[in-house]
Amino acid sequence: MPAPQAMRRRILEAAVATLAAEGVSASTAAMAKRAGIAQGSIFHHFESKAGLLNALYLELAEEVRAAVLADIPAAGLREQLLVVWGRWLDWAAEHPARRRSLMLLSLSDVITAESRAGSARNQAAGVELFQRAAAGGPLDGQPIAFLGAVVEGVAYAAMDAIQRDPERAGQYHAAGFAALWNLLRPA
Amino acid sequence: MPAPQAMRRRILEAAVATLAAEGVSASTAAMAKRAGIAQGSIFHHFESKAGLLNALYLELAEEVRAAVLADIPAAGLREQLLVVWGRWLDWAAEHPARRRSLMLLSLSDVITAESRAGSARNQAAGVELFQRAAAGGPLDGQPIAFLGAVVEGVAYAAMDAIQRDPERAGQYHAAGFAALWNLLRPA
Amino acid sequence: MPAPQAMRRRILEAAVATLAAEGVSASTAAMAKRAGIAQGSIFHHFESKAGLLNALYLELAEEVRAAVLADIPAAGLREQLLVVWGRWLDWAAEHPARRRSLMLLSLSDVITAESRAGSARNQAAGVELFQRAAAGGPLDGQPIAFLGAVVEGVAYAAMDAIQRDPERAGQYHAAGFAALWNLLRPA
Amino acid sequence: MPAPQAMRRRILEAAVATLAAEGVSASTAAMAKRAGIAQGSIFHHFESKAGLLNALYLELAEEVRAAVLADIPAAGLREQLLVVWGRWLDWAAEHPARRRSLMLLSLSDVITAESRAGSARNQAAGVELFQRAAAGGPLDGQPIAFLGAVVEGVAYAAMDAIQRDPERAGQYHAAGFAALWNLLRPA
DNA sequence: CATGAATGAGCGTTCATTCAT
DNA sequence: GATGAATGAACGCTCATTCAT
Repeated sequence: MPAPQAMRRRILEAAVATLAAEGVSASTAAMAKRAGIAQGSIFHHFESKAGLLNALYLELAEEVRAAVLADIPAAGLREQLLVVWGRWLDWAAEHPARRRSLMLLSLSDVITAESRAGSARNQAAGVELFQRAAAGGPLDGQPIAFLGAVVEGVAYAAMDAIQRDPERAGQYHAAGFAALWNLLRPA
Repeated sequence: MPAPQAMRRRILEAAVATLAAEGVSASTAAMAKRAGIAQGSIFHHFESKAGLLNALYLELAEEVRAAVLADIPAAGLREQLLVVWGRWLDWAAEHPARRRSLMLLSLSDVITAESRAGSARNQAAGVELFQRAAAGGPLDGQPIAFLGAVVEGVAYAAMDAIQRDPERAGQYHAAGFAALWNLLRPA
Repeated sequence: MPAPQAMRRRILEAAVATLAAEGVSASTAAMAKRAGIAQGSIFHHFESKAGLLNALYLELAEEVRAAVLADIPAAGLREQLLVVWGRWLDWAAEHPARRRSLMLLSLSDVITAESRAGSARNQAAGVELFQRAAAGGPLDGQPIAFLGAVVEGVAYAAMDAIQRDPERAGQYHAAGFAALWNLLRPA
Repeated sequence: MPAPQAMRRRILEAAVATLAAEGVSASTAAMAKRAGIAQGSIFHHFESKAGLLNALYLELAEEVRAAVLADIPAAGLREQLLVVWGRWLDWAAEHPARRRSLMLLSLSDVITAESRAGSARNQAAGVELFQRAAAGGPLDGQPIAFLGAVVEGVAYAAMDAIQRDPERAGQYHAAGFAALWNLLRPA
């Protein structure tokens, strides 16, 4: 019973690496090879390629949530957001292949509406923090999906900048957060 | 040769529709079918699928630029940005398939570095406007690529919101712009 | 009326060059391009690709015959054969593309039995010379086709050697002829 | 994996038959059909069509060598050559499709220089026999490639004659050998 | 006649999935 | 379970040939 889960993990890790390297069109054979198993064995653990990719999408989304939202210290709202911001950028910087896979998957049409909804539910707690920060600002009262997308847009811009130019990571981290805070707060 | 350009256009339009409907992995056969021509005929007008997609990418990028940046009225910076913002969201709302295609293409690795550079050059005038608006704000002095990505992130969030919920288009338009202006300006 | 023949010639010359460069699978489009005409124009001068290749085969075969067998001086048999041998090797050395095309065509199955028969008839006079030389030797009385093939085999070996190593052309010329003469004569 | 080699063999046999029947441009689909397998299955056993054809070329070349050069009896040079000559003609007569395939392949440009070199190395022992027989004759001291080509040319002429007119096989066999021996020996 | 765009069958190759071992 | 050979539909692309201009 421990083995099946371990095999599943190995396949998912291999899938991350393969996706990051070759895009969503990476073959299941390439994933199997990277996992060190036979081509056909993947299908003992996942119903289909689509099933595997959806499972991976959910795992990665949950991983981000855990990395970013676990044990947020009791503190002022700005300090809490700063913690979240920092963890988010750090996760992206430390796991570029995972970030790339997650992004490729979220843009691919193999990810079902159900998977997307699950992922969104997952991140609700995080968005809610930003929602509180938006009180009185221009996005006060806007739907969560909109607010979340705005925040995500700014965060992805910072992640891309850091990945492109890691030596100025601190500068992008600080400027990005200042911009985001500005964006949320009343003028 | 009554209209070699007309056939090219028909293929590109069919490609937009097919990409929007089926993703980047849409087959050239599907595009040909939608264009009402034989499969092989595509290759009289484009060297390869990659060539077709790059041409489409450049056309769409130029189309956005023309729609958004043409004849910006002499006015205060805020009014100019508001014009740009409005035209951008309008283009997206009016051409959802084109927007989706452009996004899918820009995330795909068939688009060459050269195409991307051409597109970036194209949009330089627009980004420069935002750069001027950022003076004194948290993104003052940041690289153009970072600033552009932040602005794009906010704009895409607004476009998605409007597409999801067109009845509140005005609200997303106004709140998005206020947030963007806040983000750029000094606290 | 002069023009049609000129165009035909141009196409055949282009076909030779294209065949030599790209093999029998060379496209008619490539030949048309090399001839400086439109793809479709080839089919105003030749019924089909197969028709073109058969015509080329016959032209080349006739060209060899003319180059090798025209005006053979009255002389002893050995001297006559030496003239033929020399002209044959010279033609091959001077027209490698034509030789290669002729060989490719003769091995291809687009050349009909009729074309082959025509070419064989053409060369009968030449083979007859060798037949006379074979009198009393081991091939005396053998069918013309067999005798011709043997002679051809020796000649092609010499041509290949000269093409591979042109500096020793004289040596291959002389040794090849001596071997051929030995082969034909009584022990 | 009951017999991975068996499938490989079946494909190679089907390739021989298909090549002999349709020429080098025979499709892999036709080979698969003749082998009774799916089109795609060929590519589990061979990397590509070119890989398959090169493998076939090497197998056939080795097969000829084994059939012709194995266990040559200790005897006078003439008797040894006669054994080789006989085995060579017999192999060709018994395996016309294999001979035709080998010839088509050797003239095709899908066969790599490496394959050709391997095949040449393979046959060195045979050519060396003819080289010894050439001592004192017109081809004494000529490069192996030239000598080999001459011998091959005479042999192929005999094979063709036998194939065309099997009833006189003995006559072509004897006359061909006499001619070859004459060719090699001093006048 | 010349043109070259259009055709559509066919090519070599890939790949998710199945299944006998 | 694990294996990997087998499948066959699909893919991007080529090409001889046709035909409206």
